[in-house]
Amino acid sequence: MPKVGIEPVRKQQLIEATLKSIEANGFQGTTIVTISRLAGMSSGIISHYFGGKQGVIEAAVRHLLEQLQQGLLSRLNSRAEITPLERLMMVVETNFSGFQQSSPASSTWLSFWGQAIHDPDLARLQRVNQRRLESNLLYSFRRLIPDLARARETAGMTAAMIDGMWLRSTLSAPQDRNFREAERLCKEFIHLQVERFGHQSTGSNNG
Amino acid sequence: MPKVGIEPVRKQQLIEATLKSIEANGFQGTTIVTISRLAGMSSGIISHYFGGKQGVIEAAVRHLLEQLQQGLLSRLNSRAEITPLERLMMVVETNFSGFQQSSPASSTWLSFWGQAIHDPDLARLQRVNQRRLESNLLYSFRRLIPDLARARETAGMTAAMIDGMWLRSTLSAPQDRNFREAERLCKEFIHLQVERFGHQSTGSNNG
Amino acid sequence: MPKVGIEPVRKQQLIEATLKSIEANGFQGTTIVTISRLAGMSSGIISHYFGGKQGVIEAAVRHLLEQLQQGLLSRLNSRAEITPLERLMMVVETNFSGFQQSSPASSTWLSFWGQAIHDPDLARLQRVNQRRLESNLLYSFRRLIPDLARARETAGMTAAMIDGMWLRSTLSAPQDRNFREAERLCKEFIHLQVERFGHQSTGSNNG
Amino acid sequence: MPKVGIEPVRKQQLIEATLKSIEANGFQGTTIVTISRLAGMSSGIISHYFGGKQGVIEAAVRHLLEQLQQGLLSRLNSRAEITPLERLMMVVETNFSGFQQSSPASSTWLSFWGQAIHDPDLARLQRVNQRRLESNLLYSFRRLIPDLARARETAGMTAAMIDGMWLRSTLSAPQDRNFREAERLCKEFIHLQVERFGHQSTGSNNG
DNA sequence: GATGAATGAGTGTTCATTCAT
DNA sequence: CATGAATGAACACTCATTCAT
Repeated sequence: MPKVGIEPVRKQQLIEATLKSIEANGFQGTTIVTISRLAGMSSGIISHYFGGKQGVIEAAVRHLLEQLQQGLLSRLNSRAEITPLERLMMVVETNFSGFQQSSPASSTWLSFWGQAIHDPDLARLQRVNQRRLESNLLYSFRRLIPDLARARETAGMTAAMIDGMWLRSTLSAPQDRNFREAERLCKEFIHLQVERFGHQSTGSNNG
Repeated sequence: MPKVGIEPVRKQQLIEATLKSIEANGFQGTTIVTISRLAGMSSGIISHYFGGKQGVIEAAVRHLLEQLQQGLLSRLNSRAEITPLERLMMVVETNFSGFQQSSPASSTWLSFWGQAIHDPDLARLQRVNQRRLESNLLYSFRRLIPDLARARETAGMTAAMIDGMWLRSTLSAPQDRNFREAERLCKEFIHLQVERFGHQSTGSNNG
Repeated sequence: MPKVGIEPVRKQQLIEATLKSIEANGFQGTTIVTISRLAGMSSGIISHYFGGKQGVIEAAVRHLLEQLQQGLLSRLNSRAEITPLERLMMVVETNFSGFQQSSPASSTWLSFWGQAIHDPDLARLQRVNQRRLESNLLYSFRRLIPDLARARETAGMTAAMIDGMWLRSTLSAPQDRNFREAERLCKEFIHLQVERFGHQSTGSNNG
Repeated sequence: MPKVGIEPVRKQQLIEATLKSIEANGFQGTTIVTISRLAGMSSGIISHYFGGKQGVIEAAVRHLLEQLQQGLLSRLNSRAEITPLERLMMVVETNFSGFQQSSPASSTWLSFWGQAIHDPDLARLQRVNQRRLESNLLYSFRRLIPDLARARETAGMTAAMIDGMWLRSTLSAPQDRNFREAERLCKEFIHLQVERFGHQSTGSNNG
């Protein structure tokens, strides 16, 4: 039994090579050869570890989704006490930081989404991700906005604004500056909504 | 002159066949054969008229973008006098109506966007579209919100929310109901912003 | 519409190239490339005309079976009046002549049979061929041997002897001399059976 | 000496696994992995013991041929005194029993034969087997049929009928009933020939 | 000895493009 | 002009073989 425990390492290397290849060559331009070459391995290794091209791609998506979730969890654990508003800020930051840090991910996400439409497995992963964001937002908004229907609406609007900001930033010019501005606007939207519909809201508040 | 002017007709038929094929078979499943068969023509005609597969796809995107613009123009021309707020509603309606009417377009857009990242020609078209939406929104918001910076921010937020709502609706379950709810929330957001930052705004305004 | 009527010609050329390739390289060694190269065409042409490798192989088998049947028919039509015994000789001659004339076929048949075991489509064709031979033999034997059960048995024995002789000749050394000797022994067997069990049989007959 | 003598055991297990795999997956579907997995060993062991896939397959053929020979020997040894006619019956029984008992062998043989045409090593084994059967038959027929040429002819016919019957039974429907009927007809053929050309033959002999 | 992870040449198939008709 | 037959490079995937352990 040679090289015990090397399997997870190589799988991880292949997943990263997959993300790099999609970043560099796009979804259509990503082949088993481009992935394996980036990983410095043979082409057969992908079928060996992931059963096929589809397998490694799904694993890569799952990896991105897990990274996103872990990013939020580590933020939440970084502080002892967190107000609902702080928590909302962290959700926003997580969703944008993921793309600032590992810039490849930015366009990769969009490639995945484009693919998800006609690929049921990817679509399922995508829907899980959507529901998770919305439920994360709603959890905090319910503590800030007494009217449940309004809290729901706001959660939906915020989720849309996060995705829309991210989408427009990615498509127009995926630069760091754009993402930071996008993050700022999302946070501002949340503040505006909480001021307007939150518990102690007295109405006007020129933030 | 028996065949004069037949070229634009055939090109249009091929563009429509391209959209139909992407709707039916997805981006990856769309080939020169699926397009030409849907158009009832030979496969060679695509290279003949559009130079290749890439060409007909770009033409199809251009067609979708023009449809979007024409949709807004015809709405604006339908009424003699239009307030800035009404105009904003029309912009929102236009962006969602395009997808309600011809449902195929919904997922087709996303396919194009996914493709656009690594296709400079598509990306350029996409950026033109983005700027047009934002500038359309800003044109109206400037007439409603005196603070220019605030008007810009609001235009950006609105554009993001439109795209984000559309994106989430398309990915989760492209049903008519979702799109109508998405449209409603976008309009609500605009109302909230105008109430908050508009000319006559005295600050608080409880719905 | 270029080159009208060229399709059947090219299909026939590909079928012959398939038989040549199986003769030369065996069943396992026959690939789309070996076939198309022998036919002087591109590799894609096989999928174009036959849907795939499986398709061209089945077409080749069908071609061999048809050749066999046509061989018998042309022999039967070559004479105005044919006695049942003459007809039996013709059946035997047909089954051996096919392999003398186009020597490649000899080992090709065996390759097909080996393949037929795990390929339902080939197996079906093979069974049709078997039944045809046996029914051809029985048709004549019934006119020569009054006892129906005996006629059936003899038809079965003759079919087995034809196949067995052919099989052993092919495997041992596919030379013309072997096939002619095999043919002679099959004919002799028929004569012996008819002498023994035929209508006017008085018993001994040193043919 | 803990591992001395383990090699022949493992080789035998691999040979049996090879036969099982061919029975289950066909010749084409049999790979080094299917064989080694059935044997509960690693894939590398086959190259280790047999030099490669080709090696284990040849060993499997040799095993089948030896089984056939051993089958006849054990039958011959089961009785003290055996008449030439009894011996012929035993030869027939041996050739069919091998396939009734271990039904897998039936289709496996044909796969081997199909392969043998383009594999010199397999072909040589096959020819040895053929000659052995014919010589076995001739040995007995010479004691029953005084005319040597006639005895030779009859041996050849019998060998062909055995192979032909087996071939047709295997291809049409490898059921036990078919093999028993095939065996019966071969025996009947021998009786007919001996009656007709045997020592005491006075010519006619109505069953 | 024995393993099985890794390789990479080879497979059947797809499909954008070309071009003789 | 328009066709669609033909091409052949590119694809995902298979699998006998190798070799470090």
